[in-house]
Amino acid sequence: MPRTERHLPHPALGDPCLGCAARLLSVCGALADDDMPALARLVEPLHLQPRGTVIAEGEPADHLFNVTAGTVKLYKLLPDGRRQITGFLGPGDMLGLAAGTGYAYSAEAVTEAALCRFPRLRLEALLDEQPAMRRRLFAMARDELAAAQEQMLLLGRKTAREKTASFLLGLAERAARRGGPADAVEVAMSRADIADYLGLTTETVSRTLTAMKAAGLIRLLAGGRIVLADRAALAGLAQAG
Amino acid sequence: MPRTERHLPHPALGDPCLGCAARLLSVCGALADDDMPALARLVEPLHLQPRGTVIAEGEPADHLFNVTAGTVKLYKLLPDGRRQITGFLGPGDMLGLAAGTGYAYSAEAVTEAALCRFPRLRLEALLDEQPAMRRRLFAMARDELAAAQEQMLLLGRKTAREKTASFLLGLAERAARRGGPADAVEVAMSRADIADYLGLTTETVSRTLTAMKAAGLIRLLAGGRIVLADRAALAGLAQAG
DNA sequence: CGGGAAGTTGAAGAGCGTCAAAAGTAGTGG
DNA sequence: CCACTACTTTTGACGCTCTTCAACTTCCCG
Repeated sequence: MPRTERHLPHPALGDPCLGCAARLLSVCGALADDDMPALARLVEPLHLQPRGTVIAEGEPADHLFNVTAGTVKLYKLLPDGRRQITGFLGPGDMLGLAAGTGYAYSAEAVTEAALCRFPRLRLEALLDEQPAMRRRLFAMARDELAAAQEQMLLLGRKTAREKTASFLLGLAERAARRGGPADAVEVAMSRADIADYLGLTTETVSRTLTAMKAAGLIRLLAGGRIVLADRAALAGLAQAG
Repeated sequence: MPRTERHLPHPALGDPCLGCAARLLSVCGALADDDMPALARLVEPLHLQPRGTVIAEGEPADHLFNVTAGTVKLYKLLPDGRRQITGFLGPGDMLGLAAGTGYAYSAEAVTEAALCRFPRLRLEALLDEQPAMRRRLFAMARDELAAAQEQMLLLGRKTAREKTASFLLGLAERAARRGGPADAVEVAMSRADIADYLGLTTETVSRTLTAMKAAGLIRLLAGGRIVLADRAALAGLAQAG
């Protein structure tokens, strides 16, 4: 972990939410400045090291979380240990939505990460007073659902190369939406995480990336950075071969 | 199509929603009887034959739909025609939720089906007056999201046998929730639909079912009915080999 | 500089897909 | 009522993609 990331931005005492870097990306952006104190009273900041656990599948779903910094992965396990990562979350993303009695998945920090924790019941009460916030939360669930359906298409019907190309383009798109560079993506997760996200093995991910590098589509840099050298070709790969 | 199913229950003139068979299963159940007329004014009934199109991916998402009878499938396509079915809907299920600019998926009737169509904007207005309805809609989206994640686990990490066993058990569970028999499921969809739902081919689905039949786990009846002869064994298969 | 994890590369094999054909089922019209 | 046709499902043989198992290399972090 680089020394410069030691202190991540997360709610501080006093006026936690107003200065939150992730505020506008998240549900919190639906509230006016005047209403922020009501939100701030509910919030409990959480700071996790890599591999730190946020929630475990099946636990009582008493809280909702909002990622403010870093990357978090959501995953489900089979009894024999096979794992499917259902999503990677970044600043502004919510987790804990999909829940009946207990959480539908486990969540764990990929990088050092900061989150805000909301007691579900108290947040529900706030949502009843703040329709805009409920609408925003609903819209986020809607987007997550659309992303899940896209991922089902990937898992069920795409080849390893298509999956990998889609993954890289998805990473780049997310980074761009958060204001980062568009053609050099930061790959924070391990090959094993990528494999479990794409329904492949680490070996296949590695081989596929190597082949793409050999074909001049990407460049693999140190520190897990990947340059998308030929976006058009990758986009072609992502959908048809 | 059997003669007895010629006339499916769907909203008639006068008091369409009050007598709707799917009402309590759906968002509409969140409204009191007195508020039903407000809902009924928005509603437009839709009656589809098998293979009839409800929506097409990318179309402007102007409407929300509620299935009242029959089975509807949701799917996404790749340019070369590969298809992933993301879900099968029955009475009470909503569709048209996942939408940015346009619909995120296409939807088509599997059996003869009846739906209610709501203009999105006018329904949104009603939701603002009826918080209970918005909560219900949100809960439905939440459940759909949990189901999507379960399906990602299936698509990414389960074998053909596990997928097929999970599918049969899922069908039985749905049927039971709607009050049907628990161990003889009505399989309304074709092998091709099942394959596109499980990320397999029709041949593999057929072979797997045949093998299960040979192993005494299921019995294949006429008219697409399947008897789950050994539920415990199927449940074992569904999660671990 | 050293130890351990993460990543890459190689060889062999399995599971599922592809292609092809037969068997079963349903709808149509004489 | 039954033959004809078209589609769906099943069954078979073969091949390919991806997994599995294993060894080697690189990258961190102490």
